[in-house]
Amino acid sequence: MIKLSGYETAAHDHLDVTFAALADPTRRAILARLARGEASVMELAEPFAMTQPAISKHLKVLERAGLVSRGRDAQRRPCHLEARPLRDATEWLEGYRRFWSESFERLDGLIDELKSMGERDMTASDEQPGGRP
Amino acid sequence: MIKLSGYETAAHDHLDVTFAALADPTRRAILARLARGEASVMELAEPFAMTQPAISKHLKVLERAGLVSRGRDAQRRPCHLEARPLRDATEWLEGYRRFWSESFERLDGLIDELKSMGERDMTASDEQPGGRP
DNA sequence: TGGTTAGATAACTACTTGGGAATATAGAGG
DNA sequence: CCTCTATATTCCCAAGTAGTTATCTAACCA
Repeated sequence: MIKLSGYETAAHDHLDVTFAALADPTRRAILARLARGEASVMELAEPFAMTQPAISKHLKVLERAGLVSRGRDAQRRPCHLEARPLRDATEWLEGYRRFWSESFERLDGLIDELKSMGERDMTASDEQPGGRP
Repeated sequence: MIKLSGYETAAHDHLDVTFAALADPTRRAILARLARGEASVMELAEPFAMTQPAISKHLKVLERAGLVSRGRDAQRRPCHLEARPLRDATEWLEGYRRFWSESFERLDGLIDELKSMGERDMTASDEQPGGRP
């Protein structure tokens, strides 16, 4: 039997870098902050007991993962959230939904689930995106 | 201002280890295999150009992340998928759905989205869970 | 008992990562 | 020009990771 070396599908070969970027609490908090709108590096660094270069490094990781893009405003390099990789990651995870949701097969069950999803408490925690912009 | 050291919420403090576990293609492939049912370490190792100890290590990572649990069948230690952390990760990501889904606010849009989700092509790739059990 | 099979553990290497300190660059505004 | 501010880069270190080979343990089987 042929041993697999490249068993990644083209559709998902950036999941590595996406999930790796999401595996750090500082970076998830940065994303949560950016969900409330653009922010400069200084603004992003402010809540953390961490030096600015450390934040810059986290931003580079997020940038490589395509999760943030950056503009230019004089000396500032404002960051903003790019959700596309999050969508891809979510889609990958959705493939496993049936393993925790017994009603997955029933469409009305799905609809109920989605309704409650739409209603669910979005109260901001440091790890969750903030209120609607 | 108080610098945050523990900015993780209790609800999500295992996201670190979950996302880290998902950041490796071998481990995602193992999960996809386990989505089709229990498997022994040997069975899991077979498709990979990798030694058995390497697979054992990946399994330990997945086990620490709570993504697999293991039973005992004579010498075999069958693994099976534990989806709970996947659910938590998905829920965290769903908090960002509005950033890629313009129709997020409209419930009927959500329902449409979910319908197509239920119907969508689940053709097995190495990175996706297999067919319905 | 001994042998075989499944799996875990250990020891090692090469590479990456998250952090800090110090320094460098870039642009704004005297 | 010089200086201040925002950000990036470089160098260093400790720790973690992904893989290897070799060895150990545990359970079955003859």
